[in-house]
Amino acid sequence: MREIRLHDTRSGHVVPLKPRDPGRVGIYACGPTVYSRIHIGNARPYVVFSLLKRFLQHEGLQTTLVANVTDVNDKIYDAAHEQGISSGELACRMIGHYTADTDALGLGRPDHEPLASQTMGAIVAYINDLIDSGHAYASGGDVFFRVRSDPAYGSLSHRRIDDMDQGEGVEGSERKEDPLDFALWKGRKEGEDSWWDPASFLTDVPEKPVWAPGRPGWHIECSAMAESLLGVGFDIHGGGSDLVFPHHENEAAQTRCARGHELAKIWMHNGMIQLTGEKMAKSAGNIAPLHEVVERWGRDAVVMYLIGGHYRQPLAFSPSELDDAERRVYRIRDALRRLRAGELSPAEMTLHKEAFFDALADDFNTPKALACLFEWVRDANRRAEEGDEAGDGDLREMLGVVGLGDLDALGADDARASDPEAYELAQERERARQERDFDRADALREQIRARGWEVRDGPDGPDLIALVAER
RNA sequence: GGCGACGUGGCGGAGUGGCUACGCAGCGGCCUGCAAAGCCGUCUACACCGGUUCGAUUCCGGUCGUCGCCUCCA
Repeated sequence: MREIRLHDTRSGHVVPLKPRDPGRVGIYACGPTVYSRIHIGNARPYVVFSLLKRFLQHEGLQTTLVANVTDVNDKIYDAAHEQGISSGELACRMIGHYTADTDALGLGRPDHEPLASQTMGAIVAYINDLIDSGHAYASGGDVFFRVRSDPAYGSLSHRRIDDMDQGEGVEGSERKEDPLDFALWKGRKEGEDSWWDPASFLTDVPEKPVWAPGRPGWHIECSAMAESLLGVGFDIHGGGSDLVFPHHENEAAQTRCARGHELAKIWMHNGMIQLTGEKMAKSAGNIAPLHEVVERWGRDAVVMYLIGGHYRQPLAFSPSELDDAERRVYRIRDALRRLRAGELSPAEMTLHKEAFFDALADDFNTPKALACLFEWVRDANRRAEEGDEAGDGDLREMLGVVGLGDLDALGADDARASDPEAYELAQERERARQERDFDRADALREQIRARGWEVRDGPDGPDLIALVAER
């Protein structure tokens, strides 16, 4: 079996994946905060970790993927207030969109998709544990984490406490012992329409909690959701690189202090999608909504686009990049029609496939793997040219792991059935060709093209291939 | 200002101390009635300046530039 190596943000190195439980891997990937529809940037971690799971399973590791949904958060209160609806309703609506938008990627669902609002008991208990162990304190109805009580604080994001901005002027700062402390719990404020009472969850605690009804902070939600489903010390914790600090730093600190263990062994972070050189962010208003991108280019092109760059690097976004991805998909589908479906590939071509999986094992290098896949394709095309059609087994195996296993061979949807008129025109054109009436044949080809089909004359007569949509 | 990352050919994007990444686009050729697709070839690539080295795009130092984070943005 291959040694699988992944980049770990904490150590700063590519390290071997050594599962906590032999043969089993647990992944927790931070999902979206549901206050609006997600954009292509939000789709990146979803795709990266879904595909990583596929690869690990291909390598014989039983893999559990948890992708949470943050449905209790300041941004949701704000956005709901603006829209004049309740925060619960907004979150519910956006969860529906999120599910539909990611379903459209055709990669299946994560194994678990916990909601903060449904993990409240674990969250409250967690906070209580942190108070009991002296790492947190209640103040004015809020609860804060005592950052300086964790000697390892900053070790994930490689920051020294004393270098940090002191958070002056931030809401709640007058209730903090130290400006660095962050909220584990926020007492309900005027206008907030959903809240929870900690006392209702701490029924076995003798005294009433000294903190007020309200809602949890973002970081503790994730610590609690991750631990409830994967336990502490699970294998991979992932998310966007913009979450390294403070979100993941704080998650790590909470778990370390409450449990005496690291939350995760490897911290993986994906780079940002960039629009015109800048990070795509809702706050910047430079968004490409996922559902629009998928609708325009199709999920195949979107997945191809995302695996075209290494997950850790920033990736440029523009319509022409998606067009480019669409052409790559087209090349593969074109190759597929020259292959024998469902048959094993020649042994001499296996080295490309091995290189493909080796690239994935080396810090999930999808662009390098893709290069290997295209070398396989060229090799196969070369053979087809010599009349030696290869089996598609290797190619299907590679495609399956990167979420493109369902690609159809080009021309598979027979024009004869889907567009009989185009088929008729093609027959007519072939007769004209036989009569060497090439002007007429060319005119007919234009007519067929106008119907969305490309005519390819081969040794066995013409084929009709659906055109890539013109833009 | 602090921390981190990065600057590769028209575009995207891997990688390496000396050997074609790969894809898209362009150009030439083979094939074709002409095309398309495919195949073959091709296109002044490694920000700049020093250093280490037989040799650096790859290592080290500096300069310039870009990006991310710095309390809740994937």
